[in-house]
Amino acid sequence: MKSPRSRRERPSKPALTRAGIIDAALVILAEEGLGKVTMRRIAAALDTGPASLYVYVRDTADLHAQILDALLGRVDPPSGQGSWRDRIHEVLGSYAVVLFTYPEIARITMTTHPTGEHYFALIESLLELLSEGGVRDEVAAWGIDLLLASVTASAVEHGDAVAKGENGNSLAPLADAIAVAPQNSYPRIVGLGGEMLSGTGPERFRWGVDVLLNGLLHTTR
Amino acid sequence: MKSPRSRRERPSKPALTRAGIIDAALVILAEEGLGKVTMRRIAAALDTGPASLYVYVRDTADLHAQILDALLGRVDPPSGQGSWRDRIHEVLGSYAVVLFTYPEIARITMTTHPTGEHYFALIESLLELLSEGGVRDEVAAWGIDLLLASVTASAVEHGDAVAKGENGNSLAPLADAIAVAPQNSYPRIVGLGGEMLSGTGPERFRWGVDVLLNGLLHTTR
DNA sequence: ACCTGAACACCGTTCAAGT
DNA sequence: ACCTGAACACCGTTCAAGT
Repeated sequence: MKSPRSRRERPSKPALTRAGIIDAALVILAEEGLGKVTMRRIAAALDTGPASLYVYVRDTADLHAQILDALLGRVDPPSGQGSWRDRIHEVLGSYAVVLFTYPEIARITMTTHPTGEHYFALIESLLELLSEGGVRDEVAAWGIDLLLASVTASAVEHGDAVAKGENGNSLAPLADAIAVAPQNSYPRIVGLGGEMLSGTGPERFRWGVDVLLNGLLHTTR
Repeated sequence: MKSPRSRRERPSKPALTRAGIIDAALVILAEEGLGKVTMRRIAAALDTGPASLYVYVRDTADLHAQILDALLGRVDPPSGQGSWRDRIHEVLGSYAVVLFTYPEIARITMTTHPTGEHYFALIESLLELLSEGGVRDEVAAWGIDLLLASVTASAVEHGDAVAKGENGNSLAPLADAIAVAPQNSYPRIVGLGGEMLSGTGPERFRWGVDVLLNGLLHTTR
């Protein structure tokens, strides 16, 4: 039953490398959430002390940036099928899947501007597709930011619920508040309450992308 | 030189109330940033121990929500002058000032859906103005989210620089990365690099609102 | 009901010392 | 250069005891 491969029983200590650290971090992230992804926790998983990590990671912000970069590698490139708009939905959808799965990472994305290779590839694809769709260059240059921020915001807001299979209950506190809102002070909120809370996260996300694309097609600089 | 008003030398211990706690938190926030707004730090400012705060505050998330609510009280109502579009810019601009001043709070806004009175007033105004502008009700109901998320994202991304009077240098890391980006892999990014980094935070924010408004006028549900 | 001191179970980061 | 133990300076939160 024992592996005959090596004289060493088994390497209980995986080699301490940048990649190993990020791998360990990703496991903890997936299993216990970002709150548990601490230097001490990662070090413990790697059977060492927290000080050892500082050879490969400058500080917590750097750790987060590296985790983000690793996750961005899971975004699919566009397939080349369908209209430019379909392909934008495809690319942003793939980006959204990553962020919806790790909403806590989406939050980091807002602060830590990712600058890795995969992020560049994503932007390049989008610029290409917008140009194909007839969006002027200067408009696309600023529009990208809007598009990506919208995906991120959507993931931060609705991601938790989707990740937990909660069909969008993250809006529950808002729903409660709307139900309680005094009718005479906020007639429109009360009247549109149902509409405001309707739709699933992904549904609204997709619609939001269309609004943005239509806006870009109808706005100059 | 000494105040003759009261027998008590001076009330070195301000009364321990919910309002007092939030006030103390806001002072620390303004002077030292959100990172220093901790239970222990607030308690120290109020001359007591951290445990005492838990009568008024459930936990850190609740503390943040209460700080957010207090800041939302500083958003101006619309003046009633100008076109519906001008007034939307006015209301969102006022909201943006608060968030740009406290970008760390803007980050909280993404997670903690505010449900206070001032937030409702803001939404009610926006629904009214959109309706006046001819945006259909169901479109407005979902559009509000897009509009507010856009302001928040803008504040999170560009707020730090504006707050510190740094004329938009928060994009510096991206600029460096673009300069280093290999030309043959990312021709569009290199070509549009200057455009992508142009404009100040508020400029781009205002433009983004216009894109969104135009998109809402050209999208159905 | 409100307030407190003390404790529990954690953090990030640094640094001198080892290999 | 890499790795480590130990320490420093913090955290949030709970709880029994006081008023």
